[in-house]
Amino acid sequence: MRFEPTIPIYLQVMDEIKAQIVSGKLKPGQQLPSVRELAQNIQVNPNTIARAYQELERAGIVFTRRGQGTFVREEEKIPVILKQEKVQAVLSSFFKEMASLGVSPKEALSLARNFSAEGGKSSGVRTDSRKPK
Amino acid sequence: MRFEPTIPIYLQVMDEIKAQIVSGKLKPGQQLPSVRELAQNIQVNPNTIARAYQELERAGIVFTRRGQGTFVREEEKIPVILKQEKVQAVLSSFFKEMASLGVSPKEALSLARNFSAEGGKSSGVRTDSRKPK
DNA sequence: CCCTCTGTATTAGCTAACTAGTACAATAAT
DNA sequence: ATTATTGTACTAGTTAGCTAATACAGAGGG
Repeated sequence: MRFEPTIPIYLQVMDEIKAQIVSGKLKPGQQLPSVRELAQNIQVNPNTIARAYQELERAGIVFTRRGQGTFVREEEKIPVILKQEKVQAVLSSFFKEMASLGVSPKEALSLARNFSAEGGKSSGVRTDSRKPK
Repeated sequence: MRFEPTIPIYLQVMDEIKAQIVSGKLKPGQQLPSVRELAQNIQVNPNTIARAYQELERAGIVFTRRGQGTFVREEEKIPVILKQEKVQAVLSSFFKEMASLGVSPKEALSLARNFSAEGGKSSGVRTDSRKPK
């Protein structure tokens, strides 16, 4: 596992595990590698992995039993939880980017309504549809 | 001016000034209060205001002349078209990302209304949920 | 019990971000 | 030139967040 130096390791670990759950490499009920094992694998302190597992538990994605291990939760709620999380992130960044352009949330909503009503036409202005930032 | 203790002061100052520009309290070409004056008003260090002004300049919202002051940029000099393009890009990418999560435009709008009504607090990325001592 | 697996708590050190104190530098009016 | 205004540079101290080193604690098999 290679790390982006600007992003906290425990967050990257979380993302990796989420990705494995979504892709099916980690199935509901399955045990995650122990904090020490995974820590050894990626050459990092066990506490950093523990932190990632704790946050994942807090997010409702895994559960932990002391002395036994950490496991992916059984419920199919998990995809829902993950989806909601991403949706929230998209919403947050949308309003944040709009705000950075001097557009108030109210205006942003109005623009979004127009945009969606017009089927995404860009009112004559050439649009660069690449993902910003 | 009251400050949210969890948000850097210079960011709150920036937001306040943007709001004043949008509302017309600060007009194009008009001079902003000096760093010392505003610092005195809100009981904060001049450098903190300077930081806010620098970031606003970097964002193309104001310009600064040393020894003279900081001013709101004239409308003609503000890259309005570029701003429009960016707004369109943000809108487009918003709906595209939502679609990739299986969220229809209609649902996206509804979620956005909700999100903005609730203040969008779930954007907190810096989370430390560990128990304090 | 003893050993070894699991997660957890405690503590410390490092770094980046923010803010303040102070001194410097440019502009313009006198 | 002097003076009063403006923004800026430099330095230091505080804080929050991340990671590591180490020791503690629960579960289960010999």
